[in-house]
Amino acid sequence: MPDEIAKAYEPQEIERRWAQTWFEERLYHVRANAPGEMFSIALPPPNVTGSIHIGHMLEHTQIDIVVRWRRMQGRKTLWLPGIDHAGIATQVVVERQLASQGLKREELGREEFERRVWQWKTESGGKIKSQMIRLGVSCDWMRECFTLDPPMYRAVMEAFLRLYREGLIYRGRYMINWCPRCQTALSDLETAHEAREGKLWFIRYPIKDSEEFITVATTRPETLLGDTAIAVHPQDERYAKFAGKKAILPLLNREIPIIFDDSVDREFGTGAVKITPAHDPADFAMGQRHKLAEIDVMTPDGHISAAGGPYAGMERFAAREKIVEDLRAQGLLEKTTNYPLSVAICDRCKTVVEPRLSVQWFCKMKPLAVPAIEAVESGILPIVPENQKKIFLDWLTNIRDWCISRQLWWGHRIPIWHCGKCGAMTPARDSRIEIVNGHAQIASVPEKCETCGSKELTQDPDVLDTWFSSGLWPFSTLGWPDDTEDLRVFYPNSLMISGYDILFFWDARMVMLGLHLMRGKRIPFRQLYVHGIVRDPHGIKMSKTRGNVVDPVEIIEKHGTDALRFALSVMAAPGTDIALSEERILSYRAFANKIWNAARFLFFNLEKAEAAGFTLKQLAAPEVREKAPYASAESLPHRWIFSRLAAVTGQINSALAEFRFHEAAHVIYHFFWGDFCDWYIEWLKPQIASESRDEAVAAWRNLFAVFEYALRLLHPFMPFVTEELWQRLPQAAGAKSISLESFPQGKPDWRDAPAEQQMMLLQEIIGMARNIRAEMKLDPKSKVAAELSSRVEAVRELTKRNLEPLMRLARLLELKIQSEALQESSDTVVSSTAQFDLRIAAGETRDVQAEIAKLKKEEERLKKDIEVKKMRLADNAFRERAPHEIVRGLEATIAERQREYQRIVSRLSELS
RNA sequence: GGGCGGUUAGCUCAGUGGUUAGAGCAUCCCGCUUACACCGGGAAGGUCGUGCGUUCAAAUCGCACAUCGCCCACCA
Repeated sequence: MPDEIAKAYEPQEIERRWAQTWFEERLYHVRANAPGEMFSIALPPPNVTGSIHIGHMLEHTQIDIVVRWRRMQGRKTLWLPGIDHAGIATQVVVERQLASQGLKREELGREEFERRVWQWKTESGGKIKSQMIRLGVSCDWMRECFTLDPPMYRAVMEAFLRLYREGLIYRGRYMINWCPRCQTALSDLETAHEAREGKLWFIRYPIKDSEEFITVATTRPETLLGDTAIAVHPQDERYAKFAGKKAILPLLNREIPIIFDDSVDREFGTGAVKITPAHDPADFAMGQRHKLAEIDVMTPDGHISAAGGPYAGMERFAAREKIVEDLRAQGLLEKTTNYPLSVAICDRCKTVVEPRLSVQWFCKMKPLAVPAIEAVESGILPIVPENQKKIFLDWLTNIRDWCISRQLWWGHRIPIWHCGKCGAMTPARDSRIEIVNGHAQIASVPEKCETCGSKELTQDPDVLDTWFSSGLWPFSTLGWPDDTEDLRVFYPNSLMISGYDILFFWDARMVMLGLHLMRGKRIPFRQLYVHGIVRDPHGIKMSKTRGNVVDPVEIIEKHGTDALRFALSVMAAPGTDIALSEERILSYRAFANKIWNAARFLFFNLEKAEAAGFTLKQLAAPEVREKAPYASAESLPHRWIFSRLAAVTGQINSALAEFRFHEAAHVIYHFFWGDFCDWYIEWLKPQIASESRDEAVAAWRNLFAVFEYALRLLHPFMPFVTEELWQRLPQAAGAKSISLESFPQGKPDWRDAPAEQQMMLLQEIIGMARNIRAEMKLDPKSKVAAELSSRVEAVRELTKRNLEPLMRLARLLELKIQSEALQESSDTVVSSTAQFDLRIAAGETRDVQAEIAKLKKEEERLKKDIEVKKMRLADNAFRERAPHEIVRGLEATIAERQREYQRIVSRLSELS
């Protein structure tokens, strides 16, 4: 097996192979009746139209880390994957495709259009799934869901019908956001606001039977066509004289009343406002109060309607220009000023949204929001990070009813029938569905009108907002409304991980709908972790128009999934966005390579060991690793590495429990690269080739044990390279994958504070020697003589016992150990700490001037430092109020600094 | 208008009361020491946005300001 281990880690082939294996062997399928404590999480379903982008990658990485970690901890772990039908997005894609053939959906008819969308879904909708498989996400593909599949369609029908019967879903004529391009209603959330430079037009409305005008200010002059009043504040004496008067609507010459309403802001514009109840939410409310007519002057596609008289048929913005022009021509345009606007635009297509009066379906939110607020406030549903909690609660507290109907054909059709005779509505009898042309459709169509008995029924043409079905995701995917075993076992989900960008769209609605619909009013998940978004290397949001999007698939092909995953995790501090750069990914690709090469070292040298009569099994079989650590004659490095291992394991486990992915990744990175590779392996190099069989065997066994243990710690972060290497180690019969092995818990009895302290001291000595060598520019090839002096016997003993590694790693010719202080001379350099002095023969090469400069700088720094600290110590308040150990610590530090200072002063005097 | 977050090394970011503030990359010097040049060794680099306060002690807590960004919002 060591035969063909490549020199550099090449992830592509290896990743493809393992991704395929994990998928094909259904490694992450879990049965509800399996034993053990469960852990469940649902994948936020990506849009069927999408392909993997970097945001998915971050989310999937974080979920996969948690899921692999929990699974390795022995939990019965379910990660349930699925795809969202993405109403508007998908419909737009197919409509575009049709348009390229010169077709419109209206020409095809609803049934044929739906067939075409399904066809598109079958052909192109699988992309994201295959990409996810390639990324190695460890979800249970046997349970994959699609929001329009029969079981989920039924869940949506059931939820709708229940809420409808309870009166929480209602139909009515209200002001909604209308996208003239998508030609559908949108919820408030689906509109974004964009700051734009707009204008304020001051328009004169002549007063009937008078020479006077009343001037109003507006940002949307075209809505003038639908004006049915002018409003002023009742206490505004400027306009009191117009009481009972009528104004003449310019251009159309319609008489409209002048009304008085408290809601008018006297300070704004002229203090008089034109009222267009059919095209503005505030005006609509005022229209209701004053029983004003509602004149809809716009067509669904954003043109002026017949009600617009001479302007009928004009595009809305062209009409605006024409109207302004005509007003100016008639002398009715008093003035125009610049005015910054916040324009509502369609989240999906960026078209300016029209507020429009229209009959739509709504869901009452207040009653649903109250329990959700309680769940979060009481801590039953913790939200991490904490600051998202306030945002979540604020939104729920100020929630408004949700417009859930969409004038689309792709989605869950509203199960309500309208009577052609009496106009009453009749719901489907129940949520049962049937399969027509291979797809779900409501089955229990009502036979006659509930109200008048007429059989003249037609189903409501609208479909539901995609987010309505997504809101049921945590239970619709588990078989609800049936009382399935899956639902009993895996609901509530243990956790939800999603981005803050869909906190309201999705998370809040899942919480509300889960609490309302599930038996026992149970929350959909026990914990909500909200992650940030991935930005470009300069922290700027990625967008296609900016051209700064990175394609994760490209990165993966270039540097490997593990490298990208690790970069994302090490940067994923809770509550922060990520500025991702290729350099950063490269450095974690280097980390994967480092892991690979550590393995290469073990396997490569094992060949030599095998020649000496060892076998891999003797040294690295699971039952051998199990018994580690193995002590040897000089056991310090072993005691140390296992102590570090225990510490690091504890840190990783607690960091992961709190979603501090960056901390966990950081810890394992430095353990592996620093402790294991730079120190442990280097330290043991002579031992593994030792003449002493016992010493060699112990070293080998510990090396393999630590290595395999580290692979398991690393596996959630870097699943591929760890799987590949783990498979090359001897494993128990039937062991299939590292991902099914146990995650280390950390053995408290491995902790060994003295070993860590001693090792730290030795590292310090080596570091100091290396420092002197480098500073003095000593030839790296030549070894030099050194002396170490310490008044502490334990230090002298320690160095004596570890003479070989000390001399080797510091490249010393010899190391004399003594207790008397060391003097500096013209051809030596001394450096010291509180515990020891180290003198190295620097020979001719030393640069005395540079050394003096450096010492002076150091002297200055110490002098200042000691001064500050002494003052601090002299402060009575400090001595009295600070904890004892802080005071004592400060005293010790001052003493130490003073010794260092003395040393430097005397060295300076020696040198000059 | 309301709310939230950032401002720490050249860049991108961690750190969130305690003694000499960290990482990755970039920079400089030295090294192809037979696991790894995707490497090894060393170094340099920061008055932690500004001001005031709380505290024995502040990058860390509070207030104000500056500045950048995000979210929410029916200011015509």
